[in-house]
Amino acid sequence: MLQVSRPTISDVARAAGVSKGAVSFALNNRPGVAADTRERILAAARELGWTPSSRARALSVSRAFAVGLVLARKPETLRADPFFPSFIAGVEQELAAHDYALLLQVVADQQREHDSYRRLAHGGRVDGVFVTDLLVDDPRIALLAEIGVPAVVVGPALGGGFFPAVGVDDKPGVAAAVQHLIDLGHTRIAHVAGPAAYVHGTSRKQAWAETLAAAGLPEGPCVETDFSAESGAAATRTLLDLAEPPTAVVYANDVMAMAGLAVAHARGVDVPGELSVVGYEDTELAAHVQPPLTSVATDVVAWGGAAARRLLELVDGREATEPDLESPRLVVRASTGAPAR
Amino acid sequence: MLQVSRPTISDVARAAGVSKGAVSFALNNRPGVAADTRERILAAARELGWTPSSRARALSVSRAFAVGLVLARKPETLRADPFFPSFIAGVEQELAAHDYALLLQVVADQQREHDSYRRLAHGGRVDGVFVTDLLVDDPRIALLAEIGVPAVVVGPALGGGFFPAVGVDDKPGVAAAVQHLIDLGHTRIAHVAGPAAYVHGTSRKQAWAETLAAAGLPEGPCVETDFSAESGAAATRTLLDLAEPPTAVVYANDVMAMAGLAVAHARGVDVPGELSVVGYEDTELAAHVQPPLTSVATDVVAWGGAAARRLLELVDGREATEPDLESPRLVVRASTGAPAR
DNA sequence: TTGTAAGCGTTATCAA
DNA sequence: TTGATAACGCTTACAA
Repeated sequence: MLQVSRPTISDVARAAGVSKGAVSFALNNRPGVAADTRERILAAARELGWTPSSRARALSVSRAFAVGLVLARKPETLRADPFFPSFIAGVEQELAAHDYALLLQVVADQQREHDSYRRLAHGGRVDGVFVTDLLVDDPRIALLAEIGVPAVVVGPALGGGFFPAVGVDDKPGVAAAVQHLIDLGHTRIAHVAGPAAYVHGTSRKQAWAETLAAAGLPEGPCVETDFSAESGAAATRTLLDLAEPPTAVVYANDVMAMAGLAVAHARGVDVPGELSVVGYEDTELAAHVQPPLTSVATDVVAWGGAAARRLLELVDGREATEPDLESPRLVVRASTGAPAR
Repeated sequence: MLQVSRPTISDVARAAGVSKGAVSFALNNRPGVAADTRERILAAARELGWTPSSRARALSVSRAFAVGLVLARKPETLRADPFFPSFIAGVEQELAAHDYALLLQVVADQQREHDSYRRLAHGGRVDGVFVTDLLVDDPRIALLAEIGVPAVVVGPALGGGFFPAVGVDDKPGVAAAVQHLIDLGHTRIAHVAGPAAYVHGTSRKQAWAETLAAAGLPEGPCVETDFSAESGAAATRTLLDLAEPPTAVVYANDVMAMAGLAVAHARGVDVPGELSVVGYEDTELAAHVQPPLTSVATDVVAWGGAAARRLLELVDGREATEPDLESPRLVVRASTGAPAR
């Protein structure tokens, strides 16, 4: 593993018979260096196998060329969530194009999350951060504003935020799901909701309630969960145990919907004959369970790309370009059907 | 967002009436600075809200204080894989304790992956890297050796590697699964394997074959897949269509096993009555499908921690401490039972 | 125990 | 169009 000391810009300058400044200019192809000199410099660089040191560059221009993503999740709940891998893939695509890197931190609780943001931004390791899993009245906003680090909230713009928000609004997707069930003839439509502390947890619930109200239907039963399969199964049992159980359930994610499917199956409740089931996320498995799961699909990769683009714009002080993210769309499969009469 | 310029070490030094060197020594609490002076310095730092610039530190000590993880996966296959979120959570725990950061890159293909490694290491953005999804005769090993960057292979030590390998061997888990089926009385045990190009794909297959051989049973049918639910479903159809279909199938991951469960269900094949099904990974959903899935569980978080520890040791030139990772264990649930006679 | 000064490898300023 | 030279903010010999 013989650490050969890498060539520096001075070595290249010497080899090309020019000054360091000239090398820097040639590399970042900026005007002020003759074409043939530039060529000679680049050749020397290639020859020596020189790559500029990002550390030196970072210090010199006071930039980290990296942005941060802090996930405050327990490993168990993180691994069941297909959102982040896709989101990160989208983020990376955009960052790579600008030679930016993604610094990822996974922390156990909110206290550590705050410490993480503080260390990252304050120590100058990142030029900006993403804020995901936005809470209702999220304390991180004030924290980041105080630190003075550019940030982008990953979620729908709900108006009046201190930081720009980039993301897909859940509401149309949930609304489409509920409307689909209404169109099929359902009148008792339940919701298995995510944690009310999260903005997306509550917004999905709201969309469900509003769509029912708009159709003049009574608000069906709603059970709050923690997004886990376990809690989805429990919620399903609770609903099926009601004196008047729902004929359809809209779940806040696919994992819970699949667990619900299994509960129904175990109890001999036919899906969709006796119970229609809708998920959210359209995970890969959704199309491959029995019956295939109707779900709401979002282009999370594009979302990640848009969020990263906005963050880089913010860091660079550039104007915001309008992200064009398509609305979530309902993917209808066999888990939904007309209610039995 | 008023970027207030942060205080520097000189500001602190001035405020405390000492030299920059003294501040540095006090901060990294090293001997050679009187207790009361140290106290005064730290107080001044606190007062000014000073945090050392990691950029300057990185340049000064020629270290990035970060390690890299490059994932060459398509977003679709990445999001279905619960391994990485858990692994990263484990890695992070260890890194955070040493004030190291994780640089994550997600790239689309192998070419870009190589470029990524090169840029990361050569530009000095990271002090070491993880190599995951090891291929049979993986070209990255030579690449990283040439670059001269410390690396840790994430996977079982298969002997004679250039870089240390840290990870859990799949074999005992698969062997336990096959043995479990043999004990139940199965004699036609199939395998739905992962891609043969991957080391873990082939090693799971080998374990299956060897366990059958050891029991004096014929090698059942084996179908190679790409780890996706889609391919798992297709493989299951292929197996069930055989003139003499297997009575049990060991899948290389849970997602495929669950898709297999659905195929069986759709065809009216009773599980476990007519077909026993075993997954690998023990995802959260495994316990909540119908019937609950027998699967092989690994402590991936601990694995991530061990890999990170080894990488930091390598970076620091410290001796390797022996990681104690527990072997994968078979979690028996209702998807496996005695074969019909 | 403390202060001084020389790096680390870039970019940026300013004469030439 | 070029080439010195000074930052950038820290660590670390080396002197005092």
